[in-house]
Amino acid sequence: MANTREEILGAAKKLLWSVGYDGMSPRMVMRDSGAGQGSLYHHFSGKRDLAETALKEVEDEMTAGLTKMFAAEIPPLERVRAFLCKPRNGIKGCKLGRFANESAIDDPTLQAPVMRFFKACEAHLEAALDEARALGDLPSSTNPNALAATIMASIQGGYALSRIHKDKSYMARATQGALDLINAARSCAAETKEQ
Amino acid sequence: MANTREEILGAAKKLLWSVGYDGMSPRMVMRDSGAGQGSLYHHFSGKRDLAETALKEVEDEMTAGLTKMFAAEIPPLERVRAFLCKPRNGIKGCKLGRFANESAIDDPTLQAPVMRFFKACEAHLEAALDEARALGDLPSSTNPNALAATIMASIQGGYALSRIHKDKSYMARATQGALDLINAARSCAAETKEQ
DNA sequence: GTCTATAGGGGGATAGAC
DNA sequence: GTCTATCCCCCTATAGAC
Repeated sequence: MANTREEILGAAKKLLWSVGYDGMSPRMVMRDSGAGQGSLYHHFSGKRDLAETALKEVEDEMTAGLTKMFAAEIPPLERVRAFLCKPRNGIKGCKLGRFANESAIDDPTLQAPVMRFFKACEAHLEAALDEARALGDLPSSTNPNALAATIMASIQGGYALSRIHKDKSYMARATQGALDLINAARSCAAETKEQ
Repeated sequence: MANTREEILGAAKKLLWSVGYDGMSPRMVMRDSGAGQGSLYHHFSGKRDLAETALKEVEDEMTAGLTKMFAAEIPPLERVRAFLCKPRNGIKGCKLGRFANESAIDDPTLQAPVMRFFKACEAHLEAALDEARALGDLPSSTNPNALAATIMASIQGGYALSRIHKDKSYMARATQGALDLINAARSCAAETKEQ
């Protein structure tokens, strides 16, 4: 089959999400994809190469979603809100964030796609926050760099807490609490603007 | 030696922190503790039992620190600030939070100590935030439950981001951004109080 | 309490046939 | 491209001597 390679990659992506890099074995990939050992090692040089290719695809898929969400036409604070409140399954965990505590993060080749995606998110957030501040939608004392990190952390922490407690509501509360604070800051800035 | 058991536990605690449950093997524990296989399996029924005992000790150590930090004499918002800004090595990661994406979190016995510690943190935070709101140090619209989740998430997310980027400044920025927002909310509440 | 020997199973990969 | 056979090593124990 010409699409054997894709079957293998698809299985690898699912496994990387559910059990991670250390937890994924070539055997599991063969079982889930239906491909044999010969095919796997024909299309990829090994587990590492397979994971690298899979992670790059995941990075591309997730980055594609970002560009739409942070379109310049949308008001800056609305972009931040949309990102923060995007539906996320806290219990399944983050497809890329889950590698934070795996051996893969110490391998520059596997770390790169993960790092790039997070950097891209932060850059979008920081730019939007900076714009919002310039428009007077946030207090002039706002630090867009730190706030972008806090927003990213609220989401990643939301995943962690949801998984630890096996309770998806943690993700909703963590992001809602962050949004509440941002809205409070916005109200404050609005009052100052009126004066 | 009478303290062989303690040596084994000490090595296990370090390994659980650095490589996690799945990454830790009885062999590594033997190597790092200097104990032999006979000793390990004499004192513990196996890897799982060893990890359970070690995790309970870590839970106790970390919970002990909490009680001092959240003493009732300290002003509520100051307790929150102290918890948020406590020095943390983002790159080493959280001793308990690192299990969010490991198989151990699906084992109720190993999950329990992790979950208990996080519940304890949240309870302390939520109580402090509730007090602060009652004192007028936070806007009456504040939701202590969601905000407590956001604070916990900022810290856990700070660990994740620091590890992903191999840059400890992420932890500092994530927690600083959260503190900034809380301080902004406090200022807002203070103005309302004056009027 | 601690030691060494042994064991079944999986991980990750290579070799060579088809 | 795909298959099967084979390899070495580590994982997690268990057994029984000392």
